[in-house]
Amino acid sequence: MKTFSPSASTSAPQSTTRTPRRRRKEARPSELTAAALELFVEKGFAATRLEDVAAHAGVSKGTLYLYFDSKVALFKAVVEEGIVPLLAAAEQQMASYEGSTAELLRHLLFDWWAQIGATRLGGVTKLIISESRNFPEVAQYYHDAVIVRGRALLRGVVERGIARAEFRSLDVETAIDVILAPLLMLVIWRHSLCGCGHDSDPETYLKTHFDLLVNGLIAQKEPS
Amino acid sequence: MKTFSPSASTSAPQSTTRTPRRRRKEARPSELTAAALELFVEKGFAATRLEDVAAHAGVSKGTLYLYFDSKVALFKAVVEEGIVPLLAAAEQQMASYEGSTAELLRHLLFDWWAQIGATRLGGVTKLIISESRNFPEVAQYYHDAVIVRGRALLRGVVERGIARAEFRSLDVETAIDVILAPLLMLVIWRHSLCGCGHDSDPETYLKTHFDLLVNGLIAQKEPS
DNA sequence: TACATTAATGACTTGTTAGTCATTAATGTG
DNA sequence: CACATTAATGACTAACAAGTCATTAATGTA
Repeated sequence: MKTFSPSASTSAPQSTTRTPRRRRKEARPSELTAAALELFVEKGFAATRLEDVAAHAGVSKGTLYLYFDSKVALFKAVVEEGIVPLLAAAEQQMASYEGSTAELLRHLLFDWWAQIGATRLGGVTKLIISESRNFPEVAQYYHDAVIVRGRALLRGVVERGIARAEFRSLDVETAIDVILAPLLMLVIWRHSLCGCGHDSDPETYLKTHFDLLVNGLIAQKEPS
Repeated sequence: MKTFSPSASTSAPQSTTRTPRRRRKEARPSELTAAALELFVEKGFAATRLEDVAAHAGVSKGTLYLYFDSKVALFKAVVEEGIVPLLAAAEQQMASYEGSTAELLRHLLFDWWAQIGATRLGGVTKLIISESRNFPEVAQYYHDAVIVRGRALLRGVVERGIARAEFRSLDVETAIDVILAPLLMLVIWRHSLCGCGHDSDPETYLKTHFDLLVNGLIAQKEPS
């Protein structure tokens, strides 16, 4: 009489769509991580119930635990599957880039927006910002797997710009912060829904910030 | 044998500091909101246990409920006491300001930093960003009491700048977003501790952004 | 078809915390 | 000092969710 959440049925347990239990060992993990991504982004890490994740993937909670040891392990799998490969691809792309550093930076930013910021994955960024303090293990993992690697990528760009005298010499870590801040705010605004503002088009906002950034970075501007 | 958290004592319940129960109707509410502010900022809204808030204020949980109807009511009281008066003061100050609009804006930003951003209250901002989606009632209250009013304040500044031809004509709401974003990121970084970056001095960061901002806002720059 | 294997299930255990309420004891007054 | 008032207490309830495990039933093979 308790421990129930499903939609409607109370009695008559056999008439309605008794799905006849399929065995699909291969497909389960990715179906579960897909469901988890959706719910983690929608509700946050702490507030997502694993029973709901399982239901979303069309299995029971027990099945989820067959494939993932814990909620944290499930989250790690989501990031591993969704974000890490994109980082790897970006590293590849950057290594072989030929054009100007400003163009390279523009590509990185807009690719980030297209592949992460504007997609569900952007919600993961917001989730980490919101909840990392309450889940040290999650924070540690994300820090090592994404933040360190992502900042290294940006560091490479900024250093390339300085080395080629396209950017003036500046504090690299601060530059990274300045580049990142508007991106992070963008996903935060998209996923906060506190109605705190920002109706405007994200791409316009991004472009505005990129232009501001480049004007602040290009050479021949005299130091303060 | 369960439902216990206190420090050490198991038996011998009378020897150790049996505080003899003081009645202080007047002092309780502010002591409780102070404790709540500290814990909400440290752990977040959902993760803060009211029993801990009560213990922090030197009372029992029952006493907390004597003064506040619910966790949400307690949070509202924290904001009402800590943030709303500052907003009111800023509105006063702005109404009677005589100098240039850029100076007015600089004052607003640095006062915000000194009174909110750099204090515990900055953590409330981060808390709202992080948890408003899971607590609609909290979000609604904060939106009406702080966000709308704070944005109106900024809107006044930007419009004043445009009216006096100190700023070029631009989209006011976007300008507000651009002004706010670095402030919000600053408190987010301070309260995220995911080690995501930003070792640098907040005031330097703020000044950098303010200068960038003003260069983007002043007149005589031709439109894109 | 009989059967071994193992994917899938969901009731259950365990732990947590918001919110309640009958009881206790400060405090001021006559 | 006796005693009415009410601030303070903390054990208790109710609800919810992570993680477990004995049971069930798909599926392939002999």
